[in-house]
Amino acid sequence: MDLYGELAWRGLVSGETEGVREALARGPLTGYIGFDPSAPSLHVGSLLVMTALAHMQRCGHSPIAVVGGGTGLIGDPSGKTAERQLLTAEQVEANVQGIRGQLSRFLDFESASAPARLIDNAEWLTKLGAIEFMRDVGKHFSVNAMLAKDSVKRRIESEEGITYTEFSYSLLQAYDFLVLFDRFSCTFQMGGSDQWGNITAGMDLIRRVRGARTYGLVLPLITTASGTKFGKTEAGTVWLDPTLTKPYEFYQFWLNTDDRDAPKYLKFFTFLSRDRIAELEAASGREPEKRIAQRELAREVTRLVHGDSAAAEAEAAARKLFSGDVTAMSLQELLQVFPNVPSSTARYAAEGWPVVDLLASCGVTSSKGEATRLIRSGGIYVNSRRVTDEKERVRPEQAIEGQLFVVRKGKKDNFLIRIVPD
RNA sequence: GGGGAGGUGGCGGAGCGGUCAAUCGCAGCAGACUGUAAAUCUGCCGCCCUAGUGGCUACGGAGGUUCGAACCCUCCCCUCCUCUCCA
Repeated sequence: MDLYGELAWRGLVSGETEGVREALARGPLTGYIGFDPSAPSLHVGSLLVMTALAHMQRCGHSPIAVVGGGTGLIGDPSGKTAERQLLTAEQVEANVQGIRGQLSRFLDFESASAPARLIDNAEWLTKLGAIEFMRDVGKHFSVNAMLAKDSVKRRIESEEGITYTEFSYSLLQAYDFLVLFDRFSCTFQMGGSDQWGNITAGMDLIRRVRGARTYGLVLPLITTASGTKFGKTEAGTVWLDPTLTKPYEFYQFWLNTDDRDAPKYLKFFTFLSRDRIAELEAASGREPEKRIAQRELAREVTRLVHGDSAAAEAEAAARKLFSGDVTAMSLQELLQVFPNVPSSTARYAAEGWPVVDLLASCGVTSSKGEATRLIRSGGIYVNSRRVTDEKERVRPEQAIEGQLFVVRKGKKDNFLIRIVPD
């Protein structure tokens, strides 16, 4: 299938420049997407853009993932000392490495026909001098035109205004596109819908200095049916890095998707076929309580990001922990699940631990006060038994096979606490 | 640089000498109902404890006035608006 058609039925086309469809149909081309390395890991929000890159490659085009090691350095100009900038450069470098690993699951860097590439724009941006930049890039931009861009116009009309740095940021990204055009004949750029202005700026630059036509396509902003931010849980951002967000938590995030969002997310984040998704949607409509679409979504996305075995383990862990009575499970079963689930340890104490202390010190709650509150409102379970008295003690003999507690907070957050010798 | 406005809990935004750990809205958490969904309703939503007309830390920072300050004074830091003229 051609890329445009693929993206279109999935609802991934939020905006496109003229001729994109035809250009993509005409034959393989090289396209790129930029990633911001400001965090040590990408998060589920970045997934949409990652799948877009993967679709590109699947449809025979060569994808380039550009990590913004250069643009990232000027992205946040507020109050940075020279020293911090150096640190930031190192961090960015580390982040780039992490991101490469995450992207590699989605891209094939070894493909003979359409190999993927990962490049850091610091490679050329940090070498670009101000004078050179102004002469070679700046002179091709009309401030009048820049001011007319929605993103800029909105900021200029707003209370906060816009700084010179931010105003000129799009020129740097435009320059990226030019560099990629020169080096790899890259003629296509995708990005989130917020990237529209930056993408067209690059296209304009290439047209002016090389006389070539290029194309852009932007993806929609992900929304949730209930109007909350996509990609956040109680614990914060849902990261792709398994040490930051355990595969089990990752799986749970997707499993808890709103019914109304599930079909949309299946199209966005999985590579399942149109028929398969329609089937899942229909099944969900018939028996929503079975959460068929959510289960498939969670399984697929966890597989894509963490691999088959991690996904299977996460799924198994979820099934076990939500099966009802965890005390019916053997220690061995629970220990299998252990590395996947948020967990902690408690030093053995013959006399036990006050529940509130245990909850706070193991990180189930952020303070004793919160633990007390949760118990009072009936939201804490130890080994499937609701704790009703905040003064209660949890005793080691209550542990499963003397070693493990399964603490549940609310309806869906499980923690494992293992007793270790004093 | 001159002039103006302002910095309060995750965010927005009240408060303008005591009854303020701070109205309210959003977000968040829990409970009920369910399907580990949504909506709705209820409760909670700085930290500590012996859980109370308890202790501690907080309203940009540092001092000061006062029996008492988020609220008044001084200095400092930061943010935003504005600066041809007229209105």
